Amino acid sequence: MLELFFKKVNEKINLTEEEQAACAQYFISKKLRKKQYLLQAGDVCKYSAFVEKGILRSYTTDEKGAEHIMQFALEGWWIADMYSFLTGEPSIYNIDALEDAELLLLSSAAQEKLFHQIPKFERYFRILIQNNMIAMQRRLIGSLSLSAEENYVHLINANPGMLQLVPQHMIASYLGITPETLSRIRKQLATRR
Amino acid sequence: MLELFFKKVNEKINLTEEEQAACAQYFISKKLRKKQYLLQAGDVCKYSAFVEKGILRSYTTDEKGAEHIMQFALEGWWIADMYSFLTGEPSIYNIDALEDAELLLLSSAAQEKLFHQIPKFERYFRILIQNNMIAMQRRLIGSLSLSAEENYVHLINANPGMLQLVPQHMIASYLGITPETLSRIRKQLATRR
DNA sequence: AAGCGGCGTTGATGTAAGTCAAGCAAATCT
DNA sequence: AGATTTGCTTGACTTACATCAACGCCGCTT
Repeated sequence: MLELFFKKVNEKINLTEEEQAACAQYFISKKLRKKQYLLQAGDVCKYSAFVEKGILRSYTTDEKGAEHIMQFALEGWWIADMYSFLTGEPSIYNIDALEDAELLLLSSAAQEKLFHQIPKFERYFRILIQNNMIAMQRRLIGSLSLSAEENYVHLINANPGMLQLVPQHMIASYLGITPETLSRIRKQLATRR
Repeated sequence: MLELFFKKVNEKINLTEEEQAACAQYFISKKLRKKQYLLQAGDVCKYSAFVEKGILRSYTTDEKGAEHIMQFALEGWWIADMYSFLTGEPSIYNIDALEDAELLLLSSAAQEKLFHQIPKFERYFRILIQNNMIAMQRRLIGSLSLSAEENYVHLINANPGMLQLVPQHMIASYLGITPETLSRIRKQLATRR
């Protein structure tokens, strides 16, 4: 159940066998069906979720009903509304599954205990947050200064695989463009070689 | 020297007199002339800076020579490249002063000692980082989904005062639009009342 | 005081991306 | 299997913003 989790964690910090064994109690495993919500806007984000299998996304819906995807979480990634999770305020994001998924959930109480028992995990989560911050900064600068095509190419280069796993109109939403525009960009790129 | 600093800190956590007195040793005060760099791209960001007086900005310069402003720091705000600061990697950002400024600098070594002596500061900085994250998320969603005019209005509403303090072309750069477009937007808004 | 450079404005024109509408193929439901 | 929905594409047209160029206004310098 936690194979992928330990693989990813051990890329950043090194856990002993005992530490690994001690981890397990803190996580709740959960399966999600396609289109099922993990979090709905207005609710409090009670868990950080590690994706063992499947794909999730977080997004907001604006007044005009348009969805804006904040984040995808492929296998081996974390997803949550960190703000709501840490403060207990209601979230403005929805999180749902693009396909059937298996998750490991960590509540904030469990997280604190985990930090206390295995302090290395503080480091692990700090690294995750840092990486998240720089990714968001890059994305912001991209959206302010690059063309839709450039942003698309960067996304796909940084993340091949995604293209097969995520429907195209969601990639468009993530990039902040319409599905039509993305379709035309892809046509351009295809013929231009 | 640290009046504004304590005022801001005490909005989030409550320091006793003794704690305040103990703080002082960890900070280095520094004055910056208008246009002077606190950090140049390629260097490591050795300090987080609290702005006692003046205004700073962080920005990148792209291949075409255009500047993209990541953050402004008005009086009472913090500025740094958190990533470079925490990892020791060279920064991609420049940080400089828009006008003569007075800063309190905190090195990462000093920060650790401060956390150790007054653990409340961990909380304080965690709150800062959280607020920074949600601000960045909002800005990203804005830039993906709103018009230039809407983004401008939100910025000014969230931050009156800024308009008087920051040159208009830098606000344009922050919003990811040209100075000409911002000028036209402002004209629109002015005549439309 | 004269000269200069930076900043904001305005106009004319260009272009990337949005909108609306239609059509088709594949997936999903009954 | 037939019906319905969902996702992707394509075309015609519109729109928001960029680009280029010119001009006036201050605040510097000397």
